[in-house]
Amino acid sequence: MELRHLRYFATVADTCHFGRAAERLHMAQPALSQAIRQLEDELGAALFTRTTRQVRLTPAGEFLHEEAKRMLDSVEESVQGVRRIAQGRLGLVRIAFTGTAGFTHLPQIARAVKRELPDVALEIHGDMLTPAQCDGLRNGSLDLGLLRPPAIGEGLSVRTIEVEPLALAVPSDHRLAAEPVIAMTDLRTEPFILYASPDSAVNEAVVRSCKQAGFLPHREHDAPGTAVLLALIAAGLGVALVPASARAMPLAGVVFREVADAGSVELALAWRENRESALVTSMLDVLDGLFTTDSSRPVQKATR
Amino acid sequence: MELRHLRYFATVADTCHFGRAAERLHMAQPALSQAIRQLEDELGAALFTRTTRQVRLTPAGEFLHEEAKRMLDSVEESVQGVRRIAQGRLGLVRIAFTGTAGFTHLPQIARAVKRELPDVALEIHGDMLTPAQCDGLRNGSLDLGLLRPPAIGEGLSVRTIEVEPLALAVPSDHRLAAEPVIAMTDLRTEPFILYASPDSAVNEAVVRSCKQAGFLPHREHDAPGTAVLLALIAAGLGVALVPASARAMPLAGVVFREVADAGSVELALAWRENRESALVTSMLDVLDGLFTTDSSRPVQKATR
DNA sequence: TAAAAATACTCCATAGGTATTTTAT
DNA sequence: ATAAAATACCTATGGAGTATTTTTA
Repeated sequence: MELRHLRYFATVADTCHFGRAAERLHMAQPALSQAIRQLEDELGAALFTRTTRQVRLTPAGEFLHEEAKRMLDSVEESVQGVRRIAQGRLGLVRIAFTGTAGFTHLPQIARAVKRELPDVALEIHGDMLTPAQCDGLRNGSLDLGLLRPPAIGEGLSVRTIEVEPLALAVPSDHRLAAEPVIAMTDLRTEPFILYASPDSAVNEAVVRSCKQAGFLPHREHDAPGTAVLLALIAAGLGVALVPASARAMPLAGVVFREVADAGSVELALAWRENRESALVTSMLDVLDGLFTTDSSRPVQKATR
Repeated sequence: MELRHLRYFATVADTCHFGRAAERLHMAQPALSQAIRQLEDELGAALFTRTTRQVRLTPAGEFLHEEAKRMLDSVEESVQGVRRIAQGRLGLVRIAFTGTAGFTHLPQIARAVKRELPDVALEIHGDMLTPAQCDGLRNGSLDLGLLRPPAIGEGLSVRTIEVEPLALAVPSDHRLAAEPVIAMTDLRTEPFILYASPDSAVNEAVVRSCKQAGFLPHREHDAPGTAVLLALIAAGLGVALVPASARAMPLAGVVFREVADAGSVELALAWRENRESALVTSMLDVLDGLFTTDSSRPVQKATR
């Protein structure tokens, strides 16, 4: 038995008329009669009682009619499913975010994906540092990462989606909070709070900025993440240069200020470079529409 | 797409090896490769990532693998269903019983059907008089009836399954209750209780028996059914000749006695005579095993 | 280099077409 | 008498076979 038989049978059962059914199937009536006969032979069951004037379903035919409709629908659904999976419009994406990106970019991304790829589910892995994301991508437990280059390693593709300036975070009663313009040299004597992770891209950018201004930051405290870091600042234990997106995480007692000559850190998408998955590709398409990657517009666009 | 494609695909997906799969399908490897390629083309989706050393399912392939297994199972189930319906081993039989047959025969029949045709459901229509059953059979609302011939009419097939002698039902304090042997003539002066229905086969048999004994019964009361009839006897309002199966319905104050020269009534199966349904046929087979129809053994066999 | 999938080609089985017959109303 | 399904017969597509090539681990 083939689907052909079920398609033919369903049509004859719908019309109860071999001639009409054949027409609907764009075929000749004898071929249809033969196919139905063949099906009946294989099943060992009469499906129709036919006279030249009347075709009626037998009980077995009635049953098969229901089943055939169900099965043909099911086939059609499966085909659609396969197509959508192959086009990357159906499936699960395991996506990771660094601490700060989780606050600013995750909502945008989640919203855009829900709108443009409604059948793609996101499995969010929040607050993952860059090295952990790289590991996850490489061992296949992650599909996409929002991380801070350049310490990526082999086997991963990277696309920078944003260059964020470093902003100064100080206690609200700090002397610099009142200054109209702040330069890196103003920070020469300040106690710095840095990230605890060994090869933090932010730390590197901070140290690089300080060096360019002619000093090394006084590393007063380490924080395991941005939340703790800001809390330490609110407590008056020091200042920090953080990615501008940290502003999305307001905390009483902390003020953010621009620093004219501070450096910047990149935020990038990363994924396995081999065996490009259609899901990741379509995700990248959507995210490309969300973030402008050319250097002329380093800040994110508003959602369309 | 044809079921062939799904069968082939499922086998390749199971083995992840075209050569092995082809072997399992009793076909050559190139034909299999071609069929899978054809499926992929039609779906517009890669189902496998293949190198000469390794065949692996893509996400779309993984999805289709599940779906294909489900669908092929479903096809197999439907085929079995069709076969069993065509063999009369699956379905619903609407079966009717006359008042007394409901008590004695329904349990046996239900038990036998449950044992021999476990997937046949019975829709019981109890306490239906013969004419009502004939109507139901003719208009298609019944499939099988247990009724009392001969008033059947055209278009129905009948098979007598039992000839029941008429038994005498008398109040337990009645003079005949103590007699060792009873003959029809003993009833000449008794007040009779008969069935109310106009052409009751039992009434006819009773009247015939009385006539043969040389008298007409004194029709004292009419009862709409056996239960009421026995109640009237218990109340001392008269006597009655009832089918022996009424003994299955014992009632305090009523005694059943054999009458040597009383007549008998038939109990028969009836069904539509055209368009013999497989279900009815298989039911008749089962019931034939339950009741002996040849005249040498007019009483029912014990269940095997 | 060896195992396995893809390609090239060939063939025949059969799906489906046309012409005609049968049948029931 | 006629509509409609069945039958008879034919054709050609394409499914499956054999032989060979390509590929990568």
